Amino acid sequence: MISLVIVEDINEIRNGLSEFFKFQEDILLLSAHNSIKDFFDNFNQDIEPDIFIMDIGLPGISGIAGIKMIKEKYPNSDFLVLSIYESEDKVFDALCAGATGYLIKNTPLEKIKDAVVELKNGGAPMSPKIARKVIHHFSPKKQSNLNEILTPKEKEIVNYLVEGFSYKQISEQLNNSIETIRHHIKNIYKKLHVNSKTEVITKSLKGEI
Amino acid sequence: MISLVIVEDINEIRNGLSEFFKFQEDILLLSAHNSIKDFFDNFNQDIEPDIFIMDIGLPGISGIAGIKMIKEKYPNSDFLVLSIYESEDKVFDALCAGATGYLIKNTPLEKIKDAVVELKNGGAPMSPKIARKVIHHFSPKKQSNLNEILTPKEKEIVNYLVEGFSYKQISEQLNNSIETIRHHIKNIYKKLHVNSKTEVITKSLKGEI
DNA sequence: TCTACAATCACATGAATATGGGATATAGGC
DNA sequence: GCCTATATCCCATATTCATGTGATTGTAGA
Repeated sequence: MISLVIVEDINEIRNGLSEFFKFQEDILLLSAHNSIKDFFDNFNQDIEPDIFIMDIGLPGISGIAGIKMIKEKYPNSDFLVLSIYESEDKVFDALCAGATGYLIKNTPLEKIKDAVVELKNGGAPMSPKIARKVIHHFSPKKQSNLNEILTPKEKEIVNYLVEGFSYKQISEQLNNSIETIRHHIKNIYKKLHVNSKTEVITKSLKGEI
Repeated sequence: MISLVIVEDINEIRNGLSEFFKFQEDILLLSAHNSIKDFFDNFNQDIEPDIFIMDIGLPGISGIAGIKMIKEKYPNSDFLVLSIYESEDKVFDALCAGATGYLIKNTPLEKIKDAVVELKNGGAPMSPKIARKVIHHFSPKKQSNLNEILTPKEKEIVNYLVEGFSYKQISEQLNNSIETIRHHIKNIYKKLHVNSKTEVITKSLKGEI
């Protein structure tokens, strides 16, 4: 029996979900709310809900902030986002807030039910387009031509910079003069169009090199 | 009609997949191979396959390296990994190599077929456990206690450092003396047990702050 | 032979960073 | 009142970084 809370501001959708889920025999619908505030004001039950179906675009406190707030009170609850938003920004905001599922709002009720069950069973249900955006986060970057213009030596030095080595330390590692290191670093800055170690490091850690 | 290539070293599985897919009427099975080398030696068709079903643990060239190599020749092909490996390392290696789907090897044939279709339609099919590991990559980190020991001012200064601001520039932004900025940075280093700007920046970009 | 690139090294200079010492003010707790 | 924490500011010094200038050697290709 999966205990479920719904937070959705559009009446038709919230009522449609409520009517549907209160007749599912493996689901216990605890309550439905039109805002995060309404949830905190009116949810008085002494159990930690298994799953929240959560909209993002809520009045007052957003669904993103709401996930964070609710998760502080109920750290074991899972959040299935049901949203019109398909943009990578929103998707990642929700995931970074702690959501473990994300469906687009036109998903049929039966499939939402399937997602709730999958979520409870340890999966991470996502609409196909959403899954694709999530995967895209890991795909090889196109701008790795930056990496192609650096010589092997220059790449090695970038790696040492990222690890926090000073010029002197790098020179000791590579058995070169510190002047050589400076020379290489100058070339790296020129090729990458940057002017500081920090810029090289952030580019590297962001996967742009 | 989805054009499909299978690369799988275990005979029973490869033959099972082949027998199954050659009778699917919306799938055109182009060929099946037991290694990446076999694919490159024996795939002579003049079309770019839509989808590869790819094992990771192949003899000789691994499936991961194979994805990269094949993707250079066929940049538009999609890769559905079918693997016994469930570890985050392997999953992310595959995704970073360019895979856009990942199923565990005990997935029933019908569901593999569904995944192929979903992949062709722009989704990113994943076994539930795999999706969960992928999502987990985005979840809030537990070690943010480092972030809790910094004062709001110190966090603000960390953000400026990450953005590449010099002490002088930060002092101008905050309307403080540069001495104030140095003082705060000294405290930040002490709290984070580091000795350089680089260490602060890498900790921040790695999500440890 | 010439050019381009990569790698090595040097010198000089100014700016930026890191660290040690110090001071004052405010707020809260004991 | 004392202590701690936070924030502001100062001084001094040494180290590191960034940039400009210059040089040499080796390799590859036209």
